[in-house]
Amino acid sequence: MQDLNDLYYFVQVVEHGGFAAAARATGTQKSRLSRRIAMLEDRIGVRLIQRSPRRFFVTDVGREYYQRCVAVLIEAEAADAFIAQHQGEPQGSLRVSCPTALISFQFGRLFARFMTAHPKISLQLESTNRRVDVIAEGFDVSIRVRFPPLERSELVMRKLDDSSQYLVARPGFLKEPIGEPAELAGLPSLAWTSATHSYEWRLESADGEQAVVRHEPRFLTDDMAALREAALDGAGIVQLPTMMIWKDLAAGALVPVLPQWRPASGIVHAVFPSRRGLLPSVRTFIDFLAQECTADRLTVDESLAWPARPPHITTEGIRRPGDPTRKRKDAIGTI
Amino acid sequence: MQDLNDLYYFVQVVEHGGFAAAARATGTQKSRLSRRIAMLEDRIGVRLIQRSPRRFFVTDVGREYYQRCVAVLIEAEAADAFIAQHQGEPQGSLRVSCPTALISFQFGRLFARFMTAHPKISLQLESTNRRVDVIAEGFDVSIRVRFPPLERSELVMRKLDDSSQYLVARPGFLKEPIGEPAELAGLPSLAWTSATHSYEWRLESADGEQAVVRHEPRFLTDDMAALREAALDGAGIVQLPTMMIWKDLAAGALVPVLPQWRPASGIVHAVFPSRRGLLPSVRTFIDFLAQECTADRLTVDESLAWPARPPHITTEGIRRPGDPTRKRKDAIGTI
DNA sequence: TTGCATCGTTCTATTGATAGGACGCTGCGT
DNA sequence: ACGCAGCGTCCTATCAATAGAACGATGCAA
Repeated sequence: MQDLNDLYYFVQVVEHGGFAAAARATGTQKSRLSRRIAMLEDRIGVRLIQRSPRRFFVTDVGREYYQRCVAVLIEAEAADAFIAQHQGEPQGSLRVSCPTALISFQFGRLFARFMTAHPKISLQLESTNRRVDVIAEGFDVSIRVRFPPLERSELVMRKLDDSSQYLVARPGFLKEPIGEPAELAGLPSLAWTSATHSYEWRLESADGEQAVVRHEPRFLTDDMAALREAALDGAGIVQLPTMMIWKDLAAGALVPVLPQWRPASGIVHAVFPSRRGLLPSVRTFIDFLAQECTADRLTVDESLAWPARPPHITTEGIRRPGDPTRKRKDAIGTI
Repeated sequence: MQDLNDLYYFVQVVEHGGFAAAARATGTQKSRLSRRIAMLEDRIGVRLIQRSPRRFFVTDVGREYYQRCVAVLIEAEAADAFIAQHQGEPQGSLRVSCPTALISFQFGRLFARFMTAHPKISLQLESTNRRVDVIAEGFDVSIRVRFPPLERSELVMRKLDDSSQYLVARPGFLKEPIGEPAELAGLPSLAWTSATHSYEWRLESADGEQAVVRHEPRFLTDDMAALREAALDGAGIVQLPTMMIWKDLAAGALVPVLPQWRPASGIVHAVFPSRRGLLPSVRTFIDFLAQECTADRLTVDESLAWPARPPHITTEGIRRPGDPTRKRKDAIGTI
């Protein structure tokens, strides 16, 4: 059988008016183009292109053959377009896990919008704060928040959002404003239950300085809404995600403690078993979440009149050797 | 870029209902088909065929994709058909050289028939006995007769005919029949002017014996028709091509001298600059000549009631090391 | 129930295509 | 007239695809 790819090469060479230009345009070696066109001409027994160094023109036969080869490529593109369109209208059922708090203040609305936008997809959502076993438990996607450095994983990961954070309390809770992290010591605090039972705030200043403050929370829970309620009632100082409390901040119901220092951000990401043969519904879901998170972040940033995080402080600032973020970027770069 | 050949493989597998059947039908290894379809599915992210040993069915997406791939192949076949049609009706002008004698007794009629069969082709024929420089003088084809071993050439060669020969004289010229080559010595002879000015008959017997007889022609010319006329007039013994004198032999106007011995045959061949990018008109012309020569030879063989040459005596019998016939055969094997 | 023929997939030694550089040629600018 | 940049082609070490065999799975006949 003939090599259909030769038709593609031929079209590229003709359209670019030469082997060198076609090679540059397509990222293909010109020796390959030269050889493949020569082989095509040998096989069909016709000179398609008259050429020598510096001279290049397509024969009459070559011109007509080119038109037919273009028709081949148009049909091939139509086949690709069909696949792309097919993938563009995904359907089926998705099993997703998501931390409870993220559902309530950020992703719940996104899931609802997704289902409105994609009537043919069903969603089975497990609201959980535990680290699910994606493969063994049969999840298509698991949404997680982790603070860098992220641990290695066999799963593929797609970053959805930065989880910028605020250290806040009710107005008036502090008898006097404080200006240094060290002044936080001994103040009442509230926190998310930690498996390690050790609690600290990791803070960064606007000019890149970092500080770590240990504290002993007077209120521990794995219910983030309860933490927010307690803070609103003046029970203490707590670190909470921007997305959860941006309206409270805008309304003045909560105020930042140590405004010149910010807690390190987490990374909200989706993990799934494999990129290969990813169902269109899963792909669409993840793309949708990434897109909506970006849009929501812009809304919040405009409302708070400053970036969700100081621009010069990024997750890269705390990257360590063996940091899986580089691998992750490689892994999802082609999605 | 994607591999367009995968579309072909996919269509073949679908149309044959399996990899093994498609492999048999197309002469392609099933491992290749298996791998290429798997790669295609990976690349487009869609399962096209659900299969396991003994179970095979095309998915809905696969069925629709198949339709589009068929469209691609239809266009590719249309491109091929265009080329074939283009080649099927050759046109243009041919410049050909041919020895004068060959024109008169063999090829003149063939050229006329060719032009009748191909109204769109013009022929520019140079009747010449000199060895033309095909490339420098701009010939498309040069027709030649040479006796083995043929010398090497940069030109591509296509054998057209064996030029079997007869050693003949007018009936009654010989007072007594002769039976051995040695008896030819001293008899009057006629010959084609040789550049080397040395004349010999190289003869072969029915049982493969070979003999060389030197002679001093009393008539030398480069006009083969004149040689024939002189022989018909009883001027002497001459070696002439079968095609030239087969009617004289059939009519008894000329008789073979030494019927048990035959001169070695020459090879009528066409030479042309290159096989690559051979114009359809040139290809058609050469094919036509080869075909007509074969047909004419059969006619002559039947008329003379014996083969133009004894079947066991061939040019291979006098092949020498470095003989270009082997290379020539390799060179033209794919035309 | 079992054995067997044939399926699709995988593996690896072999084969063929390719990348990248070298080369000769050509047209253009000086 | 000459030098040079860039062309298309060719060469070869390297890389990737393939042929062919082996393997496990499956359906059917005995």
